[in-house]
Amino acid sequence: MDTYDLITRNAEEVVTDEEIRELADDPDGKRVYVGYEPSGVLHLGHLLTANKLIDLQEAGMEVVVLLADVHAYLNDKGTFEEIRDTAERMKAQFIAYGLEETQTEFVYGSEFQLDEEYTLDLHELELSTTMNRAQRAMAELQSGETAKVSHLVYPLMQALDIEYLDLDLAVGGLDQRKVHMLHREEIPELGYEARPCLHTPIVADLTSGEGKMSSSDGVTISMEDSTAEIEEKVNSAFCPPTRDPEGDLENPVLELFEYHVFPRFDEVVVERPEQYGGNVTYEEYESLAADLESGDLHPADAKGTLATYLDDLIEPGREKLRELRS
RNA sequence: CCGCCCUUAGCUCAGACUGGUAGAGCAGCCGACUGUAGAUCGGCUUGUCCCCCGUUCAAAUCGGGGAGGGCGGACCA
Repeated sequence: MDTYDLITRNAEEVVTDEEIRELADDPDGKRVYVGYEPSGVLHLGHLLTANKLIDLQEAGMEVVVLLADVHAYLNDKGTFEEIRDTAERMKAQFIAYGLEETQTEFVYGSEFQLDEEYTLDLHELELSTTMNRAQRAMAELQSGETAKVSHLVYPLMQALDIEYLDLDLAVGGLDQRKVHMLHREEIPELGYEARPCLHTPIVADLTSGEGKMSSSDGVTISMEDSTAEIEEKVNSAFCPPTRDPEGDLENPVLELFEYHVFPRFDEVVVERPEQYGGNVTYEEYESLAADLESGDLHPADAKGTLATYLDDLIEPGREKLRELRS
C-alpha cells in the first residue's frame, strides 16, 4: 500500500486532500496527534482513532497523544489528581493496544496549556470567537445542557493545541470537525499556519445501527469486557444481511470489520460447520462485505468471527487493566 | 440585588387547583418467530416524587425554610 493510501485509508474526510498529499510525499518525522479526554477504560471509539495513529506511525510519522487533563477539568471530570490517575491508566492501555511506547509522545495538556504565551493566545481567540460558534464546536457538550464558560473555552484550547504541539496533522473523529474547522479559520488570525486535518468515521451504535452521532450512552465494547461479554454484545448487534440497510441505518457489524478488524489483521478466518459451507478466509474487507450481501456469509457466522477478532484486539488491554487493578 | 418558572422511572413528561403514599410514552429486560440482530407479536421490571421542618388520621399534592437548574429585570459604571 502506498503512503498516501495508508494515511487516508478508512478516513471519512481529509482537509484538504492537497495538503495530505504533500504530507504523504515526505512523511518522515512529521508530527501528528489525537487529543483524548482521559478515560479510565478505552472503548472502540478510542481505538478507531488509535488505529489511524498506528497507520501513521507505520508511515513514518511521529505520533503525539495528548492526554487532555485540563480539558477534562474544564468538562467537570474531577480533580487534577483524579484526572492524572485515569490518564495514566489510559496511556497504559494505548501502549498495550499497540501504540509503540518508544515512538509515541504522551503529553499532558497541563504541561503547556497554562503557560503565559498560550494563555494570551487563548484570550485572543476568545476575543474573536462568538459564544454561538464556540458552543457548536464543543462536541463534548451534552445536548440540552446549558454551556458553562468552561465548555466554551474548551474547543478554543483544542484549536490552539494544534499549534502549540507543533503538529503537521490533526486527527480526530468526525465529531471533531467543527473544532478543526475553527482551528483552520481562526489560527491564521493569530499569525500561525492552519494545519491539515483527518477525520475518522463515527461508527454506528451496535444495537440500533444508528450512526453519525457519537452517542456516549450506546452499547460499546471496551477494554474491560470479558470474552463472554464481547460475544454477547456482538451477538445482540443489529445486523441485517446487507451492507446498506434501509434508511439512515448502518450495519455496525460490517463497520467493525472494516474499521477495527481488517486494519489490524492480514486475514480473517470465518470458522463455520460444513453444514453452512465450511471455513472461509478473507484477506480484505470488500470480499467479506460482498459475501454478506450475497448471502454467502450468514450474519450469525460474521458475528462469531467478529467477536473472536475483537477479543484478540482487546486482550492485551484487558490484561493491562487487570494488572493495574491488582 | 430583585422577580418569575422548573425539579416525579434511564429519558420526555402527566398527576398538585379539589390531600387517600404514583402513571403514560419511549428506553430496557424476558419469551415466540427467524440459523444473527432488527421488525412483529406476548409478557415484565423500574422510583429517596430534590432536601428539611410543619399542618393532618393521611402530604408528590397544603404552609414555611433550603438546595440545584433555567429565564428575565435592574445597574450602563
